Amino acid sequence: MRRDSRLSRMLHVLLHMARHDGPMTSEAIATMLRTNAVVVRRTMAGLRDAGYVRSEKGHGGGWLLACDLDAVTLLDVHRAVGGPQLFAIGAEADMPHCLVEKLVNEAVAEALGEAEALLLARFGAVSLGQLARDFDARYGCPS
Amino acid sequence: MRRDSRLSRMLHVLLHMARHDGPMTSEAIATMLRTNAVVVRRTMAGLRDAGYVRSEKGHGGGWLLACDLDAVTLLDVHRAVGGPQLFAIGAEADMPHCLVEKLVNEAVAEALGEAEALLLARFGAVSLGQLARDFDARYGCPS
DNA sequence: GAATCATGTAACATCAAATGTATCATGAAT
DNA sequence: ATTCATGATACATTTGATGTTACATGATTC
Repeated sequence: MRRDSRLSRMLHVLLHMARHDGPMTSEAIATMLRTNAVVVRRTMAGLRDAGYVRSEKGHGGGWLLACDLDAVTLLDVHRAVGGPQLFAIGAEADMPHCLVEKLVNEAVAEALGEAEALLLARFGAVSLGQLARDFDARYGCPS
Repeated sequence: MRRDSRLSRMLHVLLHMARHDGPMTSEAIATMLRTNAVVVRRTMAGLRDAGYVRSEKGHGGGWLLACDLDAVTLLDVHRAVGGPQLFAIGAEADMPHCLVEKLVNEAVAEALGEAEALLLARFGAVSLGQLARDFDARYGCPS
């Protein structure tokens, strides 16, 4: 499986939108992400459905922030892009015919579950607003 | 990407081998794992290189345990099968042209890093021997 | 020593999911 | 009416695990 970079990409876009006046076109965003405008629309559709951005057609159209950055966490964005599988490892299926397999799968799943809980908690503890402020603190804000 | 099940599969095999006298052929193991003998040889090659099992050719050949179950952890097995990528998500590459991208990637990587550390610690804290004893405790041992 | 059994290895096919691309429809601004 | 931008569909590409075929090698049995 290829590594899913939708979360990182969308965070990147959202922070740029926060520092940008007016709408950004899918083309402009695609250039930023070094990808394609269709990929951008496809991925941002999730953010739009979640109400974090909105899109406008026609002249002067594009994407606009539609949320309070402090109210949206990395976890929210993760879910908005589809909440994909976090782990690249794991048991095949959980219908083991064999008790040994069952026990092993459960042991692995338990460790994965703890790591997942920690990861989602970390994602849930960071808001876009905090990231934006981190950026300003580290690289200087124009004010 | 497809989910990597080598760790679970190898744990399954190793516990069976512990409860089994004499060598097990790749064919027998493949049947157990509902896969192919070549896949078994390919995957178990890592365990053999790590010294956890050995293989013998010819009549009466097959795979044999070659370790103390209490001395091998899930982490050891994970590494023996190649220590594959744990996460299915993450940033594209870490050569960001853009400072926003850099900050975002670092924020995501930090959370992933903590989850990875926890996961590897959990894997390192469980030995095959403990799994085997868990099995006996839960499903009854023949003694 | 010939047949058989089992592993070792190489080469290629399959699969799944993200990503990339082409195309056309739709709606808004000029 | 034209242009610009999104919306949506269909298909191609990529990547790595997994599946499969084929053949070589070594060990055992007869």
